[in-house]
Amino acid sequence: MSRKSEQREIILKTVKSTDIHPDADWIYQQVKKEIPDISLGTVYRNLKLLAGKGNIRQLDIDNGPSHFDGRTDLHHHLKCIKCGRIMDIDYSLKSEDIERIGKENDFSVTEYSFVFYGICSRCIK
Amino acid sequence: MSRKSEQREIILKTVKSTDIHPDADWIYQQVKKEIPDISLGTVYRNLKLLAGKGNIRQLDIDNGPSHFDGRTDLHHHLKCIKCGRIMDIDYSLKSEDIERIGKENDFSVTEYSFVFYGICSRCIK
DNA sequence: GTAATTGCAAACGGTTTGCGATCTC
DNA sequence: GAGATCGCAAACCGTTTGCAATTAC
Repeated sequence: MSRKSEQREIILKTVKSTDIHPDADWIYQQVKKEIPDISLGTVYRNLKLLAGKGNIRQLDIDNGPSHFDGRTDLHHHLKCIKCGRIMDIDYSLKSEDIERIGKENDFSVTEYSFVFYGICSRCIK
Repeated sequence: MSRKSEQREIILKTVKSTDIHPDADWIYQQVKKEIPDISLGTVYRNLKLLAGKGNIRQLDIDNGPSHFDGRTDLHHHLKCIKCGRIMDIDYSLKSEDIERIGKENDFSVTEYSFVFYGICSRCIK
């Protein structure tokens, strides 16, 4: 199965160490400081593997590159339309609401992902 | 500003005519039936222009190509994780909830987009 | 020793863009 | 006739993949 590699460990540590929801290239730049000859392909391969195992989450908000989230518990996101910053939000629906939404639409809901757009506190000033 | 063109009119009509949330290539194939020598570039250019004007909406759910939505009123989406189908859902939050979420996070919410994942009625059988 | 993982570079898919020709106003 | 739009093709960007060498177990 999945062996251990220094590359993967440092990639995981890097994603977990920040809440800025970085993209692959940012992670690549960070990891390069510790492993100068790591390749971007390795970063992509490991991000995919880690997301598949549930160690990190992949966020696809709008177009552009995917972002990665070290938090894997149920939460959602705010995105500032001015600066592009993505922030965590601890909002969730009541399970009875989820159930009702499923029933009303003849759909079995297993997950949900909310994105709120607007202006963040830094940009509003 | 923006002049009228047959290409743009037919692209708009095509997006409005369906609820399957097609991607650019599907729209291209449809429009080609009416304008055989239209180019894919023209389709992309017009989809972007129409989305910018608010005549259609661009959906970026997961990775992969953008999807386009002829509905521009407030609504959200269900995505079947088996067949990939994207469906409309007429769910919305109470404005007091939106306001509370904004206050709690020091963020001025202007829009929000929800995606529910799960199994659709066709796939559950 | 076997198979997972790597760095490298080429390829991929979706989208954008520069161009000269053609339309719309 | 000015400038928006077109078709075409090349370029772009984020991501994936084939390969031979290396590493973990």
